[in-house]
Amino acid sequence: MSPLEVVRRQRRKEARPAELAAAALSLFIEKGFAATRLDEVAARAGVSKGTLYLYFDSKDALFKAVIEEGVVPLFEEFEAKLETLRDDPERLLREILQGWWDKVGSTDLGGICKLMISEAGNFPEVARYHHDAVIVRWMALLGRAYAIGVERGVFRDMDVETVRQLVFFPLLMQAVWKNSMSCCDETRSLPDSYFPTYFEMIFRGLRAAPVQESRP
Amino acid sequence: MSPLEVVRRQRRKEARPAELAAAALSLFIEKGFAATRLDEVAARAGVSKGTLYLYFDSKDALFKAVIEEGVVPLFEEFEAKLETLRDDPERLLREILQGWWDKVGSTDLGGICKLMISEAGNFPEVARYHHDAVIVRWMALLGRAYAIGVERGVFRDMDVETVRQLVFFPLLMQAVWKNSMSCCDETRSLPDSYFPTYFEMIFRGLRAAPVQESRP
DNA sequence: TTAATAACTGACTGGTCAGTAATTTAGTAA
DNA sequence: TTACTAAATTACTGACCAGTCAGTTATTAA
Repeated sequence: MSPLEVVRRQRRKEARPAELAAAALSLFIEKGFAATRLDEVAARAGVSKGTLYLYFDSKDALFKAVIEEGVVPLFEEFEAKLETLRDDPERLLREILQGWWDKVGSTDLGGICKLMISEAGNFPEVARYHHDAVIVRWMALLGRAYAIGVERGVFRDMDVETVRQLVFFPLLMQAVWKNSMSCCDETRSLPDSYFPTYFEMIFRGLRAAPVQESRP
Repeated sequence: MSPLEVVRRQRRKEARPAELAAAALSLFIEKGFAATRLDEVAARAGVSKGTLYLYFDSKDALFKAVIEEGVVPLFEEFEAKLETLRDDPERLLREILQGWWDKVGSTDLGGICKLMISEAGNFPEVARYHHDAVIVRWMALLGRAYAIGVERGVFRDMDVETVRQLVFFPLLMQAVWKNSMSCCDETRSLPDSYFPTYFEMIFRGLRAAPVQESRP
């Protein structure tokens, strides 16, 4: 009838898995794993449920794929900074944290954090994989950036575990919040002053010497 | 047969609702709302599913009850502090934050945070209720404690919204983490140095004057 | 054009679980 | 003891949905 009708039954073998994974990710975040219907995932990806099963063995396999693909090797980039910015620990930490927000926290990948927190109990093995492959690695990176600062006498020497949590959790929580409470909290976009204030707070807490009030 | 068998079919009308709500809360946190079976909730509370329906109209009603009862009026206590500690803003903030951890974050109530984050998308009206009745109120309290410090010249003047997030999110995330990633992160108990380090970091960031290096 | 293949579809099935109703038993008062 | 009431249980039903499969259509090779 309608000549402008969307083309049905395209054959696009290559694109399907990524499209299905993206659809699944967004629905898992919105509704949770258990409450997400595979018919819905398929519909959002523009295919039928049967097609979904051509690419993924089961609902669990789909979940696993969504998490594991989202892990992307962003780490190389971050870890490279460790080498190039060894001489300026404060800038190193700032760029790592800002980088995480720009590349993960503020993007779709940020939703994976919320998803993993929600579903860890139901997928212990996926949670463990994600924990070892992402969380531990990321926290180690933060810890090393901080340790470099301590070595150089730029940062005070405190409990590493505690420090990296205090530094990172505000950003992480921000990402989680964004993907769950958006219905309540209107227009969850950060004010321009957010990062300046954030870094000012963090670094005042970390710096070994009190801020110079430049009195010559 | 077994003479020591647990007594079946006790009549304990008064205790049932609280026991069922507690069982439901723990299961909702572990498995999520959708993945939790009412038979299981009933079993954990030591009754049958039919009994559950004597006290709660539906699964949704059970969820709502769990959230709303958990809201408890802890606020009176916290808000009272605002009056009694007006003269020492730093101590005021410290006691409010420590109080939240002792009374909420480290207890079962902390699980409600994780639960609400996970299920907000599926229960917008409950999420809104919780947002207005708990989150907004709590954040306002924190904001006022900070504002008092600014008025007195003890704290630097920054964006209130940003500051209260930076101050509170580490604790909140800690509570959420505890209730989801416990399977991976072994023995999630905070080191003794956690709160001293936390407060030291926070207050260095907030204080208007640099730390006195006591040079007479 | 036609035949062969591979991507895709959607109706169907079997198991699961929220919610119900008939029945049993505990507690109580006469 | 007995009769009564209400708490609790058990067996059931109907909707829903993960996963399957027989059939359909797009694409390519001959």
